Amino acid sequence: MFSKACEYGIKAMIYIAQAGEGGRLVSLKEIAAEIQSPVAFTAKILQLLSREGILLSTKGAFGGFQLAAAADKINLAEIVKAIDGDRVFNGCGLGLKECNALKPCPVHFKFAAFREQLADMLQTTNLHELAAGLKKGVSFLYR
Amino acid sequence: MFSKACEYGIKAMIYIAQAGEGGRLVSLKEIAAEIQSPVAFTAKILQLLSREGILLSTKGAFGGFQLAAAADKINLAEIVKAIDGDRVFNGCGLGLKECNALKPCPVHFKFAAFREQLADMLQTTNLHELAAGLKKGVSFLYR
DNA sequence: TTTATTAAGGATAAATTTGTCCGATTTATC
DNA sequence: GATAAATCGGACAAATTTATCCTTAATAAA
Repeated sequence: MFSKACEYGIKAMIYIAQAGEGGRLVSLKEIAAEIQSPVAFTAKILQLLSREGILLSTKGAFGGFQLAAAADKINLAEIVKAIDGDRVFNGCGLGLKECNALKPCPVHFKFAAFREQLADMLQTTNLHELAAGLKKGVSFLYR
Repeated sequence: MFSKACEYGIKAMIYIAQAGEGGRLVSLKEIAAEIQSPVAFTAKILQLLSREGILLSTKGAFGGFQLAAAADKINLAEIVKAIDGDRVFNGCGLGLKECNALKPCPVHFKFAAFREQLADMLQTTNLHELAAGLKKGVSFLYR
C-alpha cells in the first residue's frame, strides 16, 4: 500500500505529535527508537518532511523536530503525498500511464470508488486523533 | 497497491479470459504483446499462476495457456493472493508484524473498513465481466 | 572557546523487485 | 526422424528501494 519510507514517516509524525506537545523538540534518536526504525533512514525521511514544510527541524544540542502546524491540522494525506507522491491517489490499479473514465483499464471503475474512500479517510484523519490513541495506550507504533 | 508482477498477472488473466474463449490456447508471445509486458518476466508470472493451479499450460508447438476454470469462476482475489500473497488482505497499514483489534496500530480501525471493501471487491470481481468490457472495446489493457 | 549534541547531506552498500538470457524439454507437423 | 514452436527453469543483470556510513554545519552548555 505505502512504501516503507512512508510507513516510517507516518509513524514518526504520529509519535512527534504525541511526544512533542507543548513545543518540545523530539530528537531523531528518540523517534527512531520509539517507532523501531533504522536511524539513518529515518533521518532521510524526516529531512524530506522538513523540506516539504510539514515538519520543522532545529539543529544543534537539544535540537530536534516538531510539527509545522497543530496536530489536528495535519492529515495523513499530506504525509503520504509528501513521501509517496500522488500515486496512491491517482495511480491506475493496473499500472497504466493513462487510465481515466474515457479510456479506463478493466478495473478502473471497480477501483475508483474504493480509492475515493481511501483518499477521504486519509484526508479526514489527523495526527491529533491518532496521537490521542497512542497516549491512552489503546494503540501502538511497533510489534 | 499491487506489485508490478501482480499487475501483469491480472492483465494476462483478463486477456486470456478474453482471447481464450472456446478453449483456444493463448501463447506467451501473444499475451505479452497484448498487455505490453516484458516477455520473459511475464513467463515467470504465468509459470507461477500455473503452479498455483489457476492457469493451465501446454508445452510444444501450438501450445499456450488457458484458464483452469470458467472465467466467471475466477476472481481477482485469487490472482492477487497467488502473486502478492495475503499482504493486501491482512497486512498492517503501517507495516507492523502483529497488528489486530487487541493490539492495533494507530490507523488499524481506519484501515479495516476500507481493506474489507477492497477484499470484497476483489472477491466479487471475476474475469468474465472484466473480459467482457475488453471485448466490447470499453476498457483497455495498455497505454 | 571548547565540547557535546544534534540535524543535513553526500556517498555507498545491501536487499528486493523487475527484467533478461539461454539451454532443456515437450509437442505438432513435415 | 528432423524441425519448428512453445513452455520450463536456472542463472544472471538492471533498477529501485531500503539502509548505512561519514563528514559538515549548527547550537547550547560548560
